[in-house]
Amino acid sequence: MPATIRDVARASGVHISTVSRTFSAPHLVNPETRVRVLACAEELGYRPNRAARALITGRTHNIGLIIADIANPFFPPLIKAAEGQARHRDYHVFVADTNEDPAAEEELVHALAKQVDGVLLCSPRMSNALIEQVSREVPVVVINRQVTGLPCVMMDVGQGARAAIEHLLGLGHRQLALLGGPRGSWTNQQMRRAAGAAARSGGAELTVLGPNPPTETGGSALATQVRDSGVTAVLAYNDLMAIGLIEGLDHLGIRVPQDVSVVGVDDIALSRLTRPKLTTVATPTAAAGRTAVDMLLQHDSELRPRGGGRAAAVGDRRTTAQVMLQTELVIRDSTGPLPGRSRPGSVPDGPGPHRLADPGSPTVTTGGVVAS
Amino acid sequence: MPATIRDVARASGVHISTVSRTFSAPHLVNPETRVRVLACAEELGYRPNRAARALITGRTHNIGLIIADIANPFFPPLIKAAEGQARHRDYHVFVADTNEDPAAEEELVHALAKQVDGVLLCSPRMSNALIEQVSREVPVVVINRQVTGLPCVMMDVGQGARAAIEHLLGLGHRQLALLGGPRGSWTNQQMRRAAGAAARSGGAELTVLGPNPPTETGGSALATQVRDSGVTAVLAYNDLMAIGLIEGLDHLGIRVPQDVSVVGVDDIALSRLTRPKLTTVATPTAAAGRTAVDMLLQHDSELRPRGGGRAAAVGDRRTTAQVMLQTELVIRDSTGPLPGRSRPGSVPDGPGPHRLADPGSPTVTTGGVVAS
DNA sequence: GTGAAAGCGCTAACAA
DNA sequence: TTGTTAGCGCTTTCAC
Repeated sequence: MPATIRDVARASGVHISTVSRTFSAPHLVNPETRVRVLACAEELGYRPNRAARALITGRTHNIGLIIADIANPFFPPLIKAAEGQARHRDYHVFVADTNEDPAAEEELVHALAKQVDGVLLCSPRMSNALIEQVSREVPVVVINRQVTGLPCVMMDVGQGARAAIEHLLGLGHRQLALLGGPRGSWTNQQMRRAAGAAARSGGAELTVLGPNPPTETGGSALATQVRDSGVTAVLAYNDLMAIGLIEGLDHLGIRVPQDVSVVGVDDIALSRLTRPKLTTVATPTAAAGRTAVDMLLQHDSELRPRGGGRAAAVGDRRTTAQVMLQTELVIRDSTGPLPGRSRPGSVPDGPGPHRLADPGSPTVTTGGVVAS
Repeated sequence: MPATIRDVARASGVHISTVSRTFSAPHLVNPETRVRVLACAEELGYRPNRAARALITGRTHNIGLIIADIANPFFPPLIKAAEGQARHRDYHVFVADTNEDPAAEEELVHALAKQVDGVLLCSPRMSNALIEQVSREVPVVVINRQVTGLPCVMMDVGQGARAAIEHLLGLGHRQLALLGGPRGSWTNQQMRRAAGAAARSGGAELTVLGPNPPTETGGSALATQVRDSGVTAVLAYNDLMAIGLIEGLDHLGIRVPQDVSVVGVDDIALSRLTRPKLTTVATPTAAAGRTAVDMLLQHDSELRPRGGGRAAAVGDRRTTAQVMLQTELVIRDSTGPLPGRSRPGSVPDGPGPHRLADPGSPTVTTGGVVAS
């Protein structure tokens, strides 16, 4: 049903290549011819077939965005930011959800590979080896993970975890727990390492519970374990788990922050809506989305070589940047002093959240050189 | 860099057509040849180029899912369900976000059109005329809207709104408000009509406020208007707005449900986490996603005719089903009796939510015949 | 069971 | 400025 370039050529009495030029290099065609062709195209409802075009140019003007779980409110802001940035550069974003499943992840990335000019791998759960293999098939930017030799956009959750632990230490807590996230999560490793170190140097004990599904349910399921462990403060892998935990504790009659303090990570919109409002490590998700798109499209024209060639391997790129984005601790109402120390009743709704780091996102860039 | 069919043919010493068959019609090729080809393909990391394949077969095995706002928690369950169902049928789903922008919507659907076998238009904001035009270019299933002549999956928010209003009437409320959603929303119309009728026949007054952005902010911005209007109960376009409104009222010192009752729509996960827990009209979003995929893929083999032909126009399909999915009112803690009537202090956490309709989702199907 | 050849819709040299 | 030609990677007749 859809009109092809040939239909338009026939209708406007020119050769198909002229029609082609009208769309892909308008300045090379006589204005009069152009309007005629355009008119016919309009009338026939002709639209260039992007897939066919891609077959030749090697450029689809699409980018793929692979997400572990669309239902996790952490991701939508990142998706939106990536889409906005891509749109500016005349690209479309196709989002695919892997359901936290490494196998689905691999399959989807392969399915997408040929239909996009590059892929953003967001919080990948697959192995580094697999990621490297994939990157040989299609240009990749990794988000929320460090893979040597590949462009990466990371958020400094290590620093965030440290700040959170220090905040809890400052409130007098010495028995701490960390609710781990999913297996294979880089963020998880970073948090664990940093939180462990911070607790140790503060003379506190840190119990690690996990791995767990990074969801509200994952958090609430841990409530009894948290109670039985005797800790007075908890750092959760993300806000969803923190909120779930608070719910779970509530059912057990344990109050937050009076009995137990809870800190999340991500600062999702929801964390401001729950009671108590959640103390959390804010991650610059929108900035991450934008940055990743920029990095992917940086070498725009080099992504694929001109005629006859093949897609450029990532190794062809001369430099591979790795960017670390700052996080910041946002103190709200889910953390309070160690029980039995000072008791001002409840935490005041106060002068608003304190932000320990600069707002905005001053980023630290580490340039690296890749052997070619 | 990626290996092509020719590389594999060369490596395994057969003609490219044999390689092609090995992948698309394995039974037509000698087992021994097959294993040899497969081995070479494996070694070279060959994967058939889906775009090139699509050019011939007319089938991409992708479906597009166009969403008004990925950040709206209403959509993720629908997306997930659609993806799951698609995966069963060996299809991939590409999600695109339009930011509630009709123009972006149109552009995206066209960008997707040629790269997918069909498009799910979810809560479209564009005009019916445009939708019909789009449906001439690519098979379409519309979700959350009724367009005559096109397959549609709807949720009976009219019935839901009626149930909500009747619930409020039963609690003694007579001054009601409806917080309208975005302009161009079909759901919005349905709710307005049904809520208006229900209020009228109950002898109540219904003030309509809107249109508004269907977000938390959109809801909280209406708090003063709600206060000044003197209503005692509110039905919001969706849960997000309801939650925002509750926050906004809270800032004004107005308590829910003691001073004002609030009902949402959608039953997003969040509505169980806020305090008070939200009374809301549950919509069967997952079922909608599954159903839409089924309807799109129903005529699977007819979607595009075999060799030489063009994509089948929607009109070619013999029947166009329109499905209406049931909704149900879930009563939680954000609704209570008219102030100054009975005062049991606060609403009991009670015996859990009451569900007024059957759970599950018995669906009403309306079959229609389309002129061809 | 396999090869040869045509062609999907389009772009990119090269001529004219 | 326009037409001609070749071909992107693949599938699909049709012979053999």
